[in-house]
Amino acid sequence: MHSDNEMLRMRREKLDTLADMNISAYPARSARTHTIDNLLANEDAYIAGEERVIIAGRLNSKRRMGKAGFANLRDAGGVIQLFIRKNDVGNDAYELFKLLDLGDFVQAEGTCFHTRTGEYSVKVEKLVLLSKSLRMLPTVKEQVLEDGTVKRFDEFADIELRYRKRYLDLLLNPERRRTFEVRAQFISAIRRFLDERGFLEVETPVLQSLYGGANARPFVTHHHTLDTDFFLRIATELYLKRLVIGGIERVYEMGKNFRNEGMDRTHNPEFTLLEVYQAYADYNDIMELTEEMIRMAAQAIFGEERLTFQGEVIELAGPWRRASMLELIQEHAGYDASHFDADRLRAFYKQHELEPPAHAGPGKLIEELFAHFCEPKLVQPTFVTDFPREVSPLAKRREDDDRFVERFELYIAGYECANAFSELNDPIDQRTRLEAQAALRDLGDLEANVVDEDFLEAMEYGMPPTGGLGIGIDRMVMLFTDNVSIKEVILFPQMKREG
RNA sequence: GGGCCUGUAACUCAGUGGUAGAGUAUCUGCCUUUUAAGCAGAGAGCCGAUGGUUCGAAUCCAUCCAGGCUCGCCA
Repeated sequence: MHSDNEMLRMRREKLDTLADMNISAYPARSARTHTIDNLLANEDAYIAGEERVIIAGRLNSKRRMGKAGFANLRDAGGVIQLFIRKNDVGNDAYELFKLLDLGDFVQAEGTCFHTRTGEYSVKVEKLVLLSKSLRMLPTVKEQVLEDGTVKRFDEFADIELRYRKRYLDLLLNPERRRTFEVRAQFISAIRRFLDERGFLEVETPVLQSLYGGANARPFVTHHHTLDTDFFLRIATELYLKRLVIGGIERVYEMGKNFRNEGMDRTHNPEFTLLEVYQAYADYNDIMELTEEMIRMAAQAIFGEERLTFQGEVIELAGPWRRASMLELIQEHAGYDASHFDADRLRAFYKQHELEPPAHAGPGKLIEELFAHFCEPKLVQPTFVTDFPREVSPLAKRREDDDRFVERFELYIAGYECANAFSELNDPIDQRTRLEAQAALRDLGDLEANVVDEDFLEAMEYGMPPTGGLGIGIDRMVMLFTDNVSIKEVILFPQMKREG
């Protein structure tokens, strides 16, 4: 009887056996002197020096033959083989070795040597149990092929299990850790870049009594003492602008935002967003900042200004292309939308058998055309400029043509990576635009902005001309790690409750 | 939300109406330089869930749950 429950029972019985042998299954201390990557990196020295080493880690595989055996031990830095002979370790330790299961943490003391077949190993003289594993790890065997690549058998590959039990994913697919290392490196490169340029990192409220700064439905939660509902922020924008008004000329926040929308390959309900504001800058300055920042991150992580995504080489060396939305629609749809006539735009939709969005004016219709015809084509980094004012309630209008605003989005590999504008700082215009959004809301657009009187009041005190930027960190990490699913770059992505 | 696909042992998967299978893992025995160790044997499953059709269902039908791809929605 070796069902799942029986497995657990058998391992619990081993705990009793260990107790009878006076062996603690969960000792408080270990005495590691060397990490495995250290041993691997200095093979010749350890073999020649016959130095005693104490390593610790998780038992990865075990091959026992009568009165001797081999096992693989893994710690954070690598795997090394242990060789254990009854003659060397004594009867009790060898009995312990026989009781060990895959997944147990052990400490091994001994010297390094080469086996008969030439494998670099530790000849164990002392073996200590550090922590007993009660649950059987999935079986993954590896074979190192002649060309050095590792062939894996019965890989732990079930996507759902990998996300729900990420610890097993990291343990059984150790190369997965690289994704999260790159994520950390990317974030720290961005911080370094902004800090060096005098930007102040701040933290603003996650719980807000009004939400704004983006078009999205919020999560709602309840504060019991105040008996009030709060919204989880959908953007940090309105608070960061208050700080610019308060005299912090360069400010940024990198943090979780929450949007109550659909989940798919590129959307997780909670995601990490960077927002940056720079007083006395406009969207052209922000384009330069963005370009330098991303290029610098690539340099820090890859040592070169390019990356490969889904087989496409993305060239990050500048300057990146800048093209207006209308220009790109002309280029990819062969259509001149500069007339801004909603009826003619709808006719073009019909001609291409596309459904125009509800409640849409010409600006929205143009933006949707862009999304449909152009976004997937923008593989190399491209700043898309001159968005219709109608779809940009927080951006400053262009002085030469007020149908447009001073705004850009950055596209790389068909993904929207950044959104930025010369921020609106005219409080009267801002009120008009927020009220227009509120009107859309009354028409049933649940993602339209609400009017934030406190924010408007702050702006009435005066806000300098300011350039602002938002970057979806998760999507950038997808690019940098060659992943097409946001779930691969978030350690614990949102999943439905198991039914 | 629509379409397509998937769900069988701890892992990876066969099995399309007639007694639930394989390899690995596990357990027992042998084996003191193995390496996807080997040899011999054993155990292990509510076939995602619930209903239905049938003498009989992992298999056919319906509904539901979970996941993937895709379309729509979505800064």
